[in-house]
Amino acid sequence: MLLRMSTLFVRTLRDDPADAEVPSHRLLVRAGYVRRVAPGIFSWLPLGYLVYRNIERIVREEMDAAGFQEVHFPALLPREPYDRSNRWEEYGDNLFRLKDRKDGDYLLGPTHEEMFTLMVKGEYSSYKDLPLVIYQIQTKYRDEARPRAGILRGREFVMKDSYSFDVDDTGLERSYLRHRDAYITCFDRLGLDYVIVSAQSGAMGGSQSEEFLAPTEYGEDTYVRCTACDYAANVEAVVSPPMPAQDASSLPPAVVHDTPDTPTIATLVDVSNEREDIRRADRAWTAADTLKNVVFMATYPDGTSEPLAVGVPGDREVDVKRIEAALHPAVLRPFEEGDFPKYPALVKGYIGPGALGGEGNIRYLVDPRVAEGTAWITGANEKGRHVYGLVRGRDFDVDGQIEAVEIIAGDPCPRCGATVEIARGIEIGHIFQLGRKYAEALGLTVLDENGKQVTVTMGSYGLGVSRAVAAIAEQHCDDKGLVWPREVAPADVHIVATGKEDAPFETAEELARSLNEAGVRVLIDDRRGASPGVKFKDAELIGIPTIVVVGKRLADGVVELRDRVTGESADVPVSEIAGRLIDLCRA
RNA sequence: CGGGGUGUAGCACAGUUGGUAGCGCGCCUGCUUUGGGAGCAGGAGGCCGCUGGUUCGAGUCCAGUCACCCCGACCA
Repeated sequence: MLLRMSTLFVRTLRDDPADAEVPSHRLLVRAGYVRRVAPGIFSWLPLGYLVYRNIERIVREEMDAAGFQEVHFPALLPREPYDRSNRWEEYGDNLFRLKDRKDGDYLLGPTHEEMFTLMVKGEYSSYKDLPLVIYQIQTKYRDEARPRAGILRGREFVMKDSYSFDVDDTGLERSYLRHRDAYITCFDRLGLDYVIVSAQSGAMGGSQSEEFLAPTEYGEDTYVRCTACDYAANVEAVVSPPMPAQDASSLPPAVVHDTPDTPTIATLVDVSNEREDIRRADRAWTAADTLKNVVFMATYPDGTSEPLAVGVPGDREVDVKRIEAALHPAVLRPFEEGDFPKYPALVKGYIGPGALGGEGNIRYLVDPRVAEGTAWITGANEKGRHVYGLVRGRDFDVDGQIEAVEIIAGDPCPRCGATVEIARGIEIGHIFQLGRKYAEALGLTVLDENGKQVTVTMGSYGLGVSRAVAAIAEQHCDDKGLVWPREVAPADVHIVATGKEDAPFETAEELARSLNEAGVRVLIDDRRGASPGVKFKDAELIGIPTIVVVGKRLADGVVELRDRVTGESADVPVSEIAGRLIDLCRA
């Protein structure tokens, strides 16, 4: 491959685009790799498409090497299969829906579980045919409420999605691990730094699920990692270490105080410390002494709903996503003003355990931090009144424990007890054991060795191909521009010819030709009019890993070999440069 | 969906009390220049997001509307 800057369809930008915030987006636009067409929808220019195709090729090679077989579905799909899995409804506004001329409903596939399931159903009917893994590399469509960060989160994107089909759980486990290994090989080859975190499988159902996250401050997934051991998990999946029950036998009895105008934790703490009759002798009250009770309306899949109260220490925030993960498939919404009249026991701002838990009352769950035997300041269920020293187990009971607080840096690691930190990452892969949800909905069964119909169990494995372009860019860039790992780079070598004489251009051309013949991918900057500064800046922005400058040093018989990653440069005799580069690119 | 912001040339931006639309980069022509985004001269390029209003006159003021960006909610 031999590209020429003189004719390459690219225009680099000197200024940062105003609408690009994250580095990958900014640089991919500036270096002329992609252009925005509509929110979350991008076009690929030649340089960008070269990188995209390299990544796609690597992914395909690794999937094939793992023994998975490639198929291809349409992106434009009929409604019917999605009705059967109920996802025509479940997917909500995120689904791109359209009508054909006969007013039939169609959609642009956001993911293809249904289609894969039906394809296997159409072909196979015996346990002898399994296990099977098939995959595709396909454009997906999701009408995201807010696309962002360039191609990191678009409404149109390319994903490699595979699906495994097994007769039993052992087989599913095996297929899952095959994918896990294949993803590890694949992401290593792509030059991505990543962590594998355990994750909730969310609305997809299923049990085991892990995400591959590429750590970067601009990632949109928050995860937790231990500062001591190698524990890492999605925040939804973090479990708090068990809190031992406290001995409450020596604690004073609970007292109710009038605490007017203290509807928030902050005002409650302030008032408690100001008042002579409430103030503590040994230390000041803090938010951590208070028990905050937050009420939600939980709706279950059968359509019924009920209020649900969650208790957390007052110095902590509740994390609705973690609660939902624990209550799946129920969904929560905050209690609204209009809900209060229906539950007169609940006094807004002064809700306490007295009105919660137990028979006939509102279901009451507490975070593990509200341990058995601990004492709290909390609402007395009357406007302007709080109760002090209310002890769990002595003065109130709960209906259960739930992971409810927002995990913050410094919380204990569930594995080793050291502290965790919060980090951000880009979800580049997600593998999970789906189970039988789709097979059941769509009737995918096979005959087992006893001639009995058994429902097939499935796994689903996604890898963002277009997103990987941005994730790699995010992890491989500096203040000058992009710095691609060799295998995904648009070329191996960027030859820059400078000067007004013909000699450097002729030498550069000759070098480009011989490299090209040797299978080295070359981009040559053969522009006669452009000044050396422009060419150097462009080379650094475009980010091909090796840069060769053929210029004024040619008079001494040498060219300059620059490493884009380290920034180091070395003079190399013209006679040796081709050999050096060929070795470098084959290494 | 809530909060904030922005719409003026391909890109990045300025535009005062309302008075014929500007700068830089990029692009075209010529000359000079050639190791870190060159210089000079001459050019091309605009539905000032859209609609309505006020006014002799609107990029500018008023009302409405649309779009886009950022933060949050949401996100198999």
